Amino acid sequence: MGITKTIGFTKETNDMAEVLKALGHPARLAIMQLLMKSNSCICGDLVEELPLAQSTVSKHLSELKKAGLIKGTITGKNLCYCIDEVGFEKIKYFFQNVTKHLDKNKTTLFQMFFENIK
Amino acid sequence: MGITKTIGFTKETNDMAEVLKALGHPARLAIMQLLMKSNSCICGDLVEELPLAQSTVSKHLSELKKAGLIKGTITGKNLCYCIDEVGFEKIKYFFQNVTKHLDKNKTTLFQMFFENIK
DNA sequence: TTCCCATATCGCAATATTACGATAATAGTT
DNA sequence: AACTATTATCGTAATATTGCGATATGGGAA
Repeated sequence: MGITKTIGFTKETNDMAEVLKALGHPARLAIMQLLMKSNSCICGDLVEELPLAQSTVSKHLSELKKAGLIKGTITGKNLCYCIDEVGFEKIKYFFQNVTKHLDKNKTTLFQMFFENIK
Repeated sequence: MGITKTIGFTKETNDMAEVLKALGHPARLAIMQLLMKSNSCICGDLVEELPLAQSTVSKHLSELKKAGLIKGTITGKNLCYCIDEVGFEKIKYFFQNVTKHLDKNKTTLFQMFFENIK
């Protein structure tokens, strides 16, 4: 088949899966990391930083945009990309559940993890 | 092509992407949520909870195992699955970076997100 | 307008993913 | 040993994903 079943799962689960799937690719993750490193938006030099053709980078950017993880705005002559909060909103619920699970099970490794988060 | 390029990215990025990719499917996400909800390991009734054939569930379980997100142990006569910390260890770095980014940019939505985490 | 630059889209080929039924393998039970 | 229940694997068909080159598109600059 190749088609992902979505019926029988909650909307939250499906939405969340979509965001995580968007993050689940080295190039897209690298893009997110580059956007995080730079204070302001990155304007186009992403192609130079990544080991991929321009058309491929462009496609990955549009997928991140579709998932609500980044925003692209035109400022004068440059197109600028920066992180969008919408996508992260979606996975909030999942990580809340992770936390609950940890609280119940007191897994130290996990707690270390969240300590680092803050 | 269909093949994901990994050369040119750091090992951390590639590892992380693999874990996030494993989570980026409704069925696998639902499995993780079911495992989190139950205090102990879930023993086999996963197939009944999911709208998928037994063979499909089994494959998803093996992919989660491969990603280090779950562990399967044989206890007496039943095979029990529970959450493994290894996978989450891998995405720790990514979320640390998210935090740094937030600290710098003071995005309130994001901060709400991490408040909920604790 | 014409040229140039940056980005997006198209078309394609190769490969991966998803799902299912059928079958195997494994372990406990009778 | 034979039977049963549970989980894994195989074979498969359909579809999705990835990546690239080529081409289009849109906005400044000349």
